[in-house]
Amino acid sequence: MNEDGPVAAVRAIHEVFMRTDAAITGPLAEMGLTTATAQALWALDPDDEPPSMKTVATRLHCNAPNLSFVADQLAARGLVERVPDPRDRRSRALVLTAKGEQVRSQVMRTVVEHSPLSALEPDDIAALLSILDKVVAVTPRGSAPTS
Amino acid sequence: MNEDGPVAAVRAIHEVFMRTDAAITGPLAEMGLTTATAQALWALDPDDEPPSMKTVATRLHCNAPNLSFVADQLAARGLVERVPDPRDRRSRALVLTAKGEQVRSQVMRTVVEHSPLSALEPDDIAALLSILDKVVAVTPRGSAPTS
DNA sequence: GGGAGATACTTCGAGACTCGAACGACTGGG
DNA sequence: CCCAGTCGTTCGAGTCTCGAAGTATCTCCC
Repeated sequence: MNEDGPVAAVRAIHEVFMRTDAAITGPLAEMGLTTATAQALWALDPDDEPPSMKTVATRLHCNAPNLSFVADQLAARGLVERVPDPRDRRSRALVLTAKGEQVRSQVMRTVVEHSPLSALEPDDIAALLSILDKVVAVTPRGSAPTS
Repeated sequence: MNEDGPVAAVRAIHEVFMRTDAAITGPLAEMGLTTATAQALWALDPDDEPPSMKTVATRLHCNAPNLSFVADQLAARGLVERVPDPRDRRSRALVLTAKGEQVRSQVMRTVVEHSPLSALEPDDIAALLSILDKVVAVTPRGSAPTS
């Protein structure tokens, strides 16, 4: 290899992400979603406690106004609802609707299907995952859904 | 693991990318660059033949008008020059200036430094790279610089 | 040679995403 | 009660991205 390892690794991650993004833009548009809305939808795990806006914003590495904007679009499509938190009435939890839950799993299916990662063997997927988990473990952020 | 392998892998790639992006936005801004301009700069390998606009657009998975826009900004900062191709006068090659070459290596250094991947051991970097190379090899796109 | 069609790039206008600043609502501690 | 801090929203601006249209040039085939 004629390249610095870390540099190549950063580049490779970037490339895989860009390819995935390019490949899913079309299919997502057919469901009335964009990359931003799909990301937010993905971040809402129906099996977990509905997270507050702030929690989701942290997960998505974006700020509060941005998440408000994205949540508006999801709500307008009937995919999420803002539920006031009785424990803290400043806070609102983002809850998936039935339709939202269904669209979310459709999104995950579509994204995985179009991702170049799906060309890998299960062994490679497992190895990849084990390495990336180390990375994510080091700098914990608003921990994200796992399913 | 309570999660489908490919789903988790796609998510992990996404998470690493988002963290990297969030971490480098500040440092890049200090150099007068944005994510978009830094990506374009990264895609120009000074050791290779200067690529045409179209070639770079393909590398970046964006379209011609977008690259025109980004190239304008790089040119305005004195980092690249548009050099007419004598073989095809429709085409213009993007050539790094001396300053551009210097800023490019500074960008790569900064990005790697701030990437969560830099927390990995060299062995893990190598393993990661070997897996991701398989992915990229399957669906070749405008092949990118390697250094 | 000459014309038709394709290609490379640019410009223009619109849309989507992101952010900082400012605001109202609420909480918790003095 | 008061005050500082937090959560969410709205507003305005900036950036990125794209499709449509236009110009210049190339290629191919008659």
